Amino acid sequence: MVSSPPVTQALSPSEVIVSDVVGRLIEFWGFKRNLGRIWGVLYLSPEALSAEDLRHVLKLSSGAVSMSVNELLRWGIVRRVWVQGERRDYYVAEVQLWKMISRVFSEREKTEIDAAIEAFEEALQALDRQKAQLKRGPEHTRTLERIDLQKQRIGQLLDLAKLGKKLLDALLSTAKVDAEPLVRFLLGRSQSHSSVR
Amino acid sequence: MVSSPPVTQALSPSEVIVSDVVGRLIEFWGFKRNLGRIWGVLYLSPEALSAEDLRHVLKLSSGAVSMSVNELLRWGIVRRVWVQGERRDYYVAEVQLWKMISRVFSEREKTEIDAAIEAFEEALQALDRQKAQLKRGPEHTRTLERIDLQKQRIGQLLDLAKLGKKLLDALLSTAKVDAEPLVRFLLGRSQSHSSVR
DNA sequence: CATATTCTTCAAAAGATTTTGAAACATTCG
DNA sequence: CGAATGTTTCAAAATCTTTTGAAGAATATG
Repeated sequence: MVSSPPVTQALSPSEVIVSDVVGRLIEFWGFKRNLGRIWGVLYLSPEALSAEDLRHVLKLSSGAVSMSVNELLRWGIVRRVWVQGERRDYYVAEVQLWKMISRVFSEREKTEIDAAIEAFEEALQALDRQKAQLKRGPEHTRTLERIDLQKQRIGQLLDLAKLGKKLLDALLSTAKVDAEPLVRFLLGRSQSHSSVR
Repeated sequence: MVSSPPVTQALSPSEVIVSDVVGRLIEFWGFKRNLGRIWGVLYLSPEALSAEDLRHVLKLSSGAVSMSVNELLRWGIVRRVWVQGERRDYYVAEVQLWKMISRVFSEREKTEIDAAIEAFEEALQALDRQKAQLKRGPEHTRTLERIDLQKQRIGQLLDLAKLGKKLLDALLSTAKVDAEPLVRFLLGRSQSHSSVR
């Protein structure tokens, strides 16, 4: 059997815009640009697309497509689908934006923030140890002051990190149940094109 | 006059931890790591430090210090101070964390999000034009369906972006007046080391 | 089982970003 | 002014990231 021709021609203007913007946005959020571009193309496609389609449409190498798609799969941002009697794999974008975002947030940002919190706590402990050592000998006013200032400042960082964590948790648990509450709370009513789910 | 010796010895364990963590965090947020490290060292220092101090403490070249410090100044995250009778410039960290963050957010994330919103709106318009063109000739059910799907999906992206913008605005206006309200709303009460301002 | 097709891997190439350090510039002091 | 000290700039070097493409693994087909 001859390999089936790519489903896709070229991108329409809107498709180019969207995939590029999503590419940039996602790059801003610390992912590779092509992950965003691929997701964008899939998101706007009525049909599932094959790796080869993506390769043509976005002018990427086979390796790049394979690796990118797998990364997207790992993040649960794209799904693999089977197409009746086709040999190759096809892919579709996860379209539930909110679900997508919360998944990424809970893996990435949460990890990062937890690490920071731990580190700050460790730093505070280190300072306490230093302080304890110092007590035995006198005449260290200077150093003592320094230590106290640092404890205070690191304390602030710690508080901030905890605040971030709480905020994130609030967002995430919101996401789990249903997007609406917080959304509604923040938006007031604005004309929406369709509810964000 | 002989150049005054660097104020600083080596970093204490806590200082290393903090400057490294802040370095990583800030890198995660899309800045250069050294910006975070410099800020971290300044933040924990009771005295203002000179460029040379930073150079020694963090093992950076003079050029790197100069450029980094200037970038931090541009972001309003570090301030230059004059020290009585000293020739060189000295620097201190902005210690009002919340102020700092909101400044960065309102310049960076806001720009990015506004650009995305514009782009999505443009994409929607492009689709409308396409649709209008199509109307004149019949027999385009397929294409029409495609366009409508895309309008719907881009609409969701747009809504999401707008939601993000609102959230950001809420955070920022919160920041301007006083950190507490939204913070309190989200946090319930938690034990704090010192209020985050 | 031999072949055809698709997917994955990975070393090397390309590309992007960051850092260095020496030269140019600026400022202060005597 | 001229020397001394400090700062900025910027091309080149070093480093880090991403992409490529060919080789190999995996899987389906006849």
